Amino acid sequence: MAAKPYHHGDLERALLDAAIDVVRSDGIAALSLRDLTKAVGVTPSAAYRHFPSRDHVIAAVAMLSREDLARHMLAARDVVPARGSAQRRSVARFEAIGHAYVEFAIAHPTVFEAAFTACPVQLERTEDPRAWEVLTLAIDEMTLAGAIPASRRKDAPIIAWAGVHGLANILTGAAVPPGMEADGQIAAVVKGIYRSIS
Amino acid sequence: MAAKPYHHGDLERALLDAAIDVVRSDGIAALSLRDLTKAVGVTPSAAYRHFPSRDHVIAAVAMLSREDLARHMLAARDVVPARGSAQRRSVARFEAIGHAYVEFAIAHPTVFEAAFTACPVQLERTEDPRAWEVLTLAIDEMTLAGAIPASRRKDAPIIAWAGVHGLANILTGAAVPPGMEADGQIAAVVKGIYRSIS
DNA sequence: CGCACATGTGTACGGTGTTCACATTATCCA
DNA sequence: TGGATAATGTGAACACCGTACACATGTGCG
Repeated sequence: MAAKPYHHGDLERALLDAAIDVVRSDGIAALSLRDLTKAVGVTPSAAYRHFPSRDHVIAAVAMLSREDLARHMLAARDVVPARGSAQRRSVARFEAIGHAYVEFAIAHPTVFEAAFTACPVQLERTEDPRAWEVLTLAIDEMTLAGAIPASRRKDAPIIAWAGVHGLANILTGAAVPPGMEADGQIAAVVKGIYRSIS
Repeated sequence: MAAKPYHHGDLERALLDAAIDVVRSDGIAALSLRDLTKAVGVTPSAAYRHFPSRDHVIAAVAMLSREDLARHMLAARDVVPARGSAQRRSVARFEAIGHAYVEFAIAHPTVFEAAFTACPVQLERTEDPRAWEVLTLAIDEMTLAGAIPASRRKDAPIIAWAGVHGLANILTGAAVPPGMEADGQIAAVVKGIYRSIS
């Protein structure tokens, strides 16, 4: 019943939640340990009981953001209707994933930026959904369904990822090309990717 | 003859040169106004006579880095031999540009990062070589030479840029896909781009 | 109960961007 | 030519940041 117990309970989780809030509203660059700890109601030094440095909390929110993106891709894939041939359906699922990738970046640019920020510190991999695996899985589906030739299967993942990742970066970044709206470009790139691997 | 004249002469240029050095060796995140001014032999406040804020010098080196990239692309394009049909040559020039884009990013990752860093401040456009225009120019060449159908000309630039830009980001970033070496991936993506627009 | 351990506090240090009054030099006009 | 005026650099100060370290406080286990 003490309004402020000395021990917080789950400071690590609370700090990460606060960090995600900051990223959502002001971007990863605005993330400050002092702000985070103040928002949680704790002293700056307290954070160091859970993260060795600011870079480690950045790396943690980057990983959470990548999981967020991967979940969006999976959700978009699983929502495509089951009608049509297995071949057409595998392509529709693949294209849904590509659209979701870019649309996530447009809808949440700061989160997307945080997801692929160059983090000076590396976290050990966890077993979470990753964009790369979602993409390769969809490509395997297409290969099995006969939508793309087996000979292209090897290079397809990097081609696909480069396309959607590049478009997402371009559309959310400072260097937007002149005179085009996003929707048409997403469709153009996703269709282009499929054409180049089929 | 005074060893240290009160006025520097061209502080703006000197600061930008120092900034580029820092970016080359330690990346854009390590750029500090105090370091820059110290390297040039001047007081921190002096920088504010030439740049309104640190963000503006970051924006300036970003623009210089983009010009650097564009120059590399042009150089690679202009070095492809003139033999063969105009059609084959236009494709070779296009592919040389794509390779140069990604190879520049690999050779100078910190400069590439700086080039497309999300700068909180926007500079008015100058008339310098830009990657986007180099790419579209090469695509126009291919269209005229009959290497790609005119119907694909409209979507080709965004497809091409997304592909090389995405691959460059992936290969220089933290999220490298497992078990592949860069060279093969560059060739795969550039070939894939050409297939998707031809 | 008592002791070890985990967790949060307080204070301090060096570094940062930025501001502002002031000193110095260059430029241009009467 | 000389003196006002604008351009440029200085110095000290402010608020903020990440981080370290000694210390206080609570938790859980023998």
